[in-house]
Amino acid sequence: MIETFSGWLFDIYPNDANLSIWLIGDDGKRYCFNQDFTATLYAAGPAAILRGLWRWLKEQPIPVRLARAERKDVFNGIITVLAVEVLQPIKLDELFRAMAAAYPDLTYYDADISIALRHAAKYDTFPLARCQLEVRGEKIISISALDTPWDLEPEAAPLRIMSIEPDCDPARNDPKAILVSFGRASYSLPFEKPVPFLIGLRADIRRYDPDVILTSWGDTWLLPFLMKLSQENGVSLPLNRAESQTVVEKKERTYFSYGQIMYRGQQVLLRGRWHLDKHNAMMWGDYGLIGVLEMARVTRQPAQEAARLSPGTGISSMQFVTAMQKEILIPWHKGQSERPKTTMDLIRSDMGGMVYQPTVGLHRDVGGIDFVSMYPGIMVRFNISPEVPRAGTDLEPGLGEPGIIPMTLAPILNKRLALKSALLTLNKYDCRRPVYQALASAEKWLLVTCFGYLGYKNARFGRIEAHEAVTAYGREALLRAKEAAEDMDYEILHMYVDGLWVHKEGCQTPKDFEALLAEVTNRTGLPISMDGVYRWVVFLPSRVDERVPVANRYFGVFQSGEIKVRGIEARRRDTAPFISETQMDIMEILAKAEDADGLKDVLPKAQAFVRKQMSALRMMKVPVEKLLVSQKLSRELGEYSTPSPAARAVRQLEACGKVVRPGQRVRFLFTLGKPGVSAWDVLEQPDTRCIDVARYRILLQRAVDTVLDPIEQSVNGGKDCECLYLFPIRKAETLAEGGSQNLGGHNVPSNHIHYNGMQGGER
DNA sequence: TACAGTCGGGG
DNA sequence: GTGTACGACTGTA
Repeated sequence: MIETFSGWLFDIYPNDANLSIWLIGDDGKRYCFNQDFTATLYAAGPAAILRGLWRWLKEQPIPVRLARAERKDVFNGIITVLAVEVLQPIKLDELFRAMAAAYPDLTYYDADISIALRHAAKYDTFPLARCQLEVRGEKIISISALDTPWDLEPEAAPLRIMSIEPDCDPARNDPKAILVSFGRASYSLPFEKPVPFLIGLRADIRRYDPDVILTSWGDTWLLPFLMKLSQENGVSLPLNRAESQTVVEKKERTYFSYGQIMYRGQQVLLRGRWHLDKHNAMMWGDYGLIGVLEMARVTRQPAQEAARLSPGTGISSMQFVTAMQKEILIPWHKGQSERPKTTMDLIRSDMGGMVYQPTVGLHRDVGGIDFVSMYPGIMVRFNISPEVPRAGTDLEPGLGEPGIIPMTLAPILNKRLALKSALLTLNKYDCRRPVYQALASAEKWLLVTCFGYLGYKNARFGRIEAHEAVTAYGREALLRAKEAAEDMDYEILHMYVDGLWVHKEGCQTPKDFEALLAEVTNRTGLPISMDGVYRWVVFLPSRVDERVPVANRYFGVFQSGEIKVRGIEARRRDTAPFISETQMDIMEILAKAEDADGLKDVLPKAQAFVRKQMSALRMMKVPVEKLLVSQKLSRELGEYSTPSPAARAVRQLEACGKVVRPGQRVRFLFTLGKPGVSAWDVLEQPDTRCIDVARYRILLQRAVDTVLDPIEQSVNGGKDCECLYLFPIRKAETLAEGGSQNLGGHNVPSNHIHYNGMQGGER
């Protein structure tokens, strides 16, 4: 007998025979079905070796179906491959490892793609997709998704969330109890007596049966602790909803990404439930649970993974799904190797000549305008993808069908644009506003990463020519925007990669820049938007040599009163909160001025506030946590030639048995005497008398000066800016020769919002 | 003063 | 998802 179910797809993982599929039914019940599923990988190489592999596979205990097939390789076109269909998905990794070891010279494809992504590619499913299932017994006969990741307001799944956290930070203290809350219940469970504690917790998990276990430090401390306690006392805990499955523990890792060292703590993954650790989720801080769910939907990564996605994984996952659906092979090791570069490196070096030196000082009547997702927009608009042949010049679209990259990006871009325009129509207090903002931020993050991957040697779908085509058009677009602005009598104050700051006397509302935006879009074919109109903005000079402007240190206030800050102390994560908060508060006071002329009236207030903060510091009336500095450990302790303050703090931690891995942050105070720092995570009661107040005063003064010096000079000088200098600042020449083969007459059709008519979710 | 270590940026 | 840019700035010797 066949039954039909509908609901939200919750979890997919391989079991011993096939796949386990969890569904949150429309009737509120949680179902676990299974589904037959096979996973195919491909091998290419000399026919003789492939025949050897064929015979070898036939002798293996893992059942496979073998076939010859024709598939498209991104770099070599259509090739003949041996398709190896593994009938038990759980055996895929084991078989592939053995195969690659026995036949190391073959080229392998689709070998290391997770089962979840394969399922997504085959059935167009994703976490929390609305699904319809036909089921016989417990076996799924058919499954189809009823919605797509691109809907702005998906029907929310009725997730049951249980929050569990220790009563203190386990890095600093020994927790004595856990705080549990779910539904309306909220209480503390001491674990002094483990057996009653475990029995109580078990009863609650069984009773409430949460879908999501939301923890603080659950990956690094709480769940490992609970599992150990459970084992030692012989009291089982149903952390997994599928109690026969084992909890998956992933080890910590330190790795490089985007030129930075990164650390990912160990992870504890559940089956049939999700474990989400607030303190170990990369996306968590910025976007919250909504962001995690959005990441899961669009990247099609299981929610527990999506919460901890590292840069590149999300966009790579999406590319893989597109490639599988288009039957394009996914290389196991990327075929080409290029000189290593990273995203911003490429933006910087390729755009090197492009960045204007800003005109230092205070400016009024300034419009800040940005291309919207410039590089992704270019990739979609000009069909730039590793497998798509380029036309004659970089400024023409690639030839033929849309490639993997544009196909992957177009729906994200369209969704982001749709969210942005929806946001414009929502009033200030609409409850959808924060949701849409979280979604737009999540999409933005994916888009930002994608461009870097095109020029990144280890990306499977990277290709340097494609990357160069993108930057070439980026330069061209910025140049055209500059020309449009100058033709319309705006003064260019600054340009940076994909944004411009333009000034014209009396231009004080977005309307005053509308014609310019339209003209730029018209000339470039790329959507451009108003970041905002500034009441005033200050571009800062270099601290080392104040005659030199720096591209990326500025602050200002929009007409709305909103403050925009880049590059200065308040933006840095190694600035003590007391310092950044004071700097921001000063700007809040300055933002009370209606316009630049009003600054002279608020300046005394700002100065009085500074005196107040200085005296608070002198008297140590500042909460000690506000003086904490947090820095990332960049290497192993032994590798420091002159140990940084952070390294010296870590030395103290190690002395009491605590380990800090490269990529992890360490918190410390500046203290008197040697070694000048005091690690926060070893302190019981910090002694405020030891704090190096003088040092904090210097830091504070510095941050104050960054903001107030230019304002004071401008107010005292009466004029706007150039008064700082004895001679005029030379604006750097834009565009090094050769950067653009100027295709003067080349006409770009205008396309404001939609990209090549490609809509998300339509196939 | 020279050199070593850390950060932002993208949005 | 797995390899390290660049320039600005700060801290240390």
